[in-house]
Amino acid sequence: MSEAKAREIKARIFETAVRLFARKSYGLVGVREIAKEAGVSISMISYHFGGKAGILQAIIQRYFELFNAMFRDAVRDDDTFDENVRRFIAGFVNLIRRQRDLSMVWFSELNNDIPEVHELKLHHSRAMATDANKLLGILGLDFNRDGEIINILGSAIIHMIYSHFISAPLLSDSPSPVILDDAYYDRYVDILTRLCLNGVGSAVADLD
Amino acid sequence: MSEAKAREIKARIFETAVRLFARKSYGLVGVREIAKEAGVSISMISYHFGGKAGILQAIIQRYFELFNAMFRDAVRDDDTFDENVRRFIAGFVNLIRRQRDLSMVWFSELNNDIPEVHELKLHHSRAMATDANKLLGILGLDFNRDGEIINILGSAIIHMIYSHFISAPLLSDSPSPVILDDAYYDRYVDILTRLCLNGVGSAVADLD
Amino acid sequence: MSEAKAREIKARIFETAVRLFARKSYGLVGVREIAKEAGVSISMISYHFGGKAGILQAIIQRYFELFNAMFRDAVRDDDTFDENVRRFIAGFVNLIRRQRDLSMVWFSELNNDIPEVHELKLHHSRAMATDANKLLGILGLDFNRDGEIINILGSAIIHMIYSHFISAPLLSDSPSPVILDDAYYDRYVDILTRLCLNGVGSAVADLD
Amino acid sequence: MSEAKAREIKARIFETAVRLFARKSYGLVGVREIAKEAGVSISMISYHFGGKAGILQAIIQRYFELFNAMFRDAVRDDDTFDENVRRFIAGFVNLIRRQRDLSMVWFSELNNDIPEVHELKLHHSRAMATDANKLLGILGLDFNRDGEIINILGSAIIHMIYSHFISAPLLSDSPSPVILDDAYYDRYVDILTRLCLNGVGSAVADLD
DNA sequence: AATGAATGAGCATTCATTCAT
DNA sequence: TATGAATGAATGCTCATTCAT
Repeated sequence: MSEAKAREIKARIFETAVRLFARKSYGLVGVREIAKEAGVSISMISYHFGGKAGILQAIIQRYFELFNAMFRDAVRDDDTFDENVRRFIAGFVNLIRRQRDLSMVWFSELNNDIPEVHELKLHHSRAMATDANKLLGILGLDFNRDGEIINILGSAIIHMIYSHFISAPLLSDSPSPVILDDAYYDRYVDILTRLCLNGVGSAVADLD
Repeated sequence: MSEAKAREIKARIFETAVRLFARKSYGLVGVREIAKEAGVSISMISYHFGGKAGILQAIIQRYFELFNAMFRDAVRDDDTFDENVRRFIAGFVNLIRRQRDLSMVWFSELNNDIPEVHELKLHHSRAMATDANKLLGILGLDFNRDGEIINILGSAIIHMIYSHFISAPLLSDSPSPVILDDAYYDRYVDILTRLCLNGVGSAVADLD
Repeated sequence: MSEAKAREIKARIFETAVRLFARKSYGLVGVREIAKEAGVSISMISYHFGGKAGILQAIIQRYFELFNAMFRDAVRDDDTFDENVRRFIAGFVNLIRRQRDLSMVWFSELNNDIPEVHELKLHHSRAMATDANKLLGILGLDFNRDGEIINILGSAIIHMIYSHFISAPLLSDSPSPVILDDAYYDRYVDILTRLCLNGVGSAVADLD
Repeated sequence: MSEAKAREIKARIFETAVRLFARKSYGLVGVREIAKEAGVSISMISYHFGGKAGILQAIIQRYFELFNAMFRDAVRDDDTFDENVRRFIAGFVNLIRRQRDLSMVWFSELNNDIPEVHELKLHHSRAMATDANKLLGILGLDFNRDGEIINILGSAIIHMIYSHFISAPLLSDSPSPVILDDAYYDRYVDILTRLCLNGVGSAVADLD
């Protein structure tokens, strides 16, 4: 029965680390801080994750799993490209909303070169490129022939989706703060989908 | 004459820090490493920048200046929206290519909450939003009325442009590496411009 | 069992710091020096005392306890003022002899304004003033009425007692060094007691 | 004419150092702090005093001169012991009042073992002992015969006089703060003189 | 499974001083 | 005479990890 407690300790470390890494970046968070906030003893980190880097690996692994599950749900061979794009954007936005800190950690660490997670990031990135391949394949593109444009568009769309979640905290103390409810994210998905499919002119069409 | 040497030392610290922060993130780079790589003595960092955080502030400040200059050059009131978008994307891509590490540091630190640079980031972000306001204003948008959509589209376009520079290092050791020459970036600008203006379908139109 | 070792390490840090602070003052002693002389690793200082200032706080706290115990032993309500003064001086001299470095650290830091120990010093000083109040109360003084004279005399007597321990090291390499044995301190207590009770003339009465 | 400016800079460094050493102790004050507060450039300290220790030497030297002058004024061969004691105490109290920080620095550094000023302190202490010799000699004591008692009483009286100046800052935020005007110090001199000459009973005689 | 003590390398910063100008 | 740049050692403290219990 002590096994359940062990699992809970591991989970608490994981969640606390996700939260702190998301807010302060991997390099600026110490194991002491994680252990303290999680209410566990410091040695538990080495015990359960083999060290600080092990937590980051577990985080990226977890994000990988969630992204894949989302993608499998969203993209269907037997549907139109437009519908797939809409469902992908909606699914991705939903994933980031549900697992915001986890998603932000993954995104942040994209830029950093932490040796311990480099391989993992490569593996994940290639898998996501393959996914994008599949999505754009519906449009009639072929990775072998159009790899460049697929890479460009794939990355561009993913970053476009992320953009709000990075900018929002910076604009939160603006004079007219936006209310980030379900309705907002419905509009967000809608605007991005239009932008993807028909360009900026279409994205602002509502306003006319 | 010794003043010139001082300036050179300060510049060498700045450039080395930019390079290291870009590759390993602010939190994972120590002042020792910066000083060693720059070939100066450690105390020079506190002397010239007031501490490690001072370098980061100087970096963000510098990026701010370069971005503003680029924007002033690219966006003109007396031109069409389409041309302005194309010149903005081209100018931004060019800025990131010329000052890649500097740009990546700014982008990376967007996500982190380093107290010492928080105010600076806020100031910069608001100024960039104001810029985007101007750009989209040409399209007939008004920030007071359409602030939400301007924020969304502004962020989305900036992140879209950045996307390649974040993904490229991850895809560089792929089986068929892309040659990142001027021609590539011309195509990159072209694809993103089409995506912005007319959507994904237009972006891939060449292929047909 | 490892707990005993921990306690010993903590004690060794404490004692070494007391010795070094007494000889060189708090500000001129570094944690490295303490750790080295105590034969422990530097980090143990922060671990056990929370930092260099924590040692000083512990030192003052300890002195506080010893002084209070001495005072309770020496001063009795049911005895004459003269006897109480003699026992107080004897007890104080004895305390300083037994815990010389500890006593000197406390005395030295009286003059310095180290923020971390300011509150502690205030607390201690007030408590000692209260003690003096009690002692002089036997003489028929009342603090509310005679606070000023009690403060003056209380301080004067304490500093008088300390005076030898501050001057001695300076006179130790004089041509005719004094032998500081029990007999010497008996005479010391006697002289000071006479000085207190009957003035300088009485203090030198033996010589006639 | 620039010589006058140089002298002023040197004086400003001296005075600032005296003030800071008195409040925070020699070891906790840095040359940067002194230079900054004095409004001069750091290198001026090495230039004018040969280093931080040089300031302390100059301070002790200065105190030495003032103490000697005071003693020569106060103690007269052709007067009674009682009058000499009274004038010595009054003169000493007056010296400390006028040069409080200077006096406190000298007193504080009595306890510390700073190699650079050790010789100076020894020299000064012996000279003060010789002075006390002269004072107590009026009472019929002879240093060769009664050296021990002279040392004890000399130190005791000096520390007694200092006692108020050390305790006062600690008691300053008491519920009933004392007003430290000329009248107070007249009473202070009076009480100490009585204590010296006739003991504690005499010191409180006024109250009856 | 879990802890708290312990390590030693590393952190950013400040130290007093020197030196060319 | 006076300055500001520069040094390298030393400052107090925290780092991630290990280990005996």
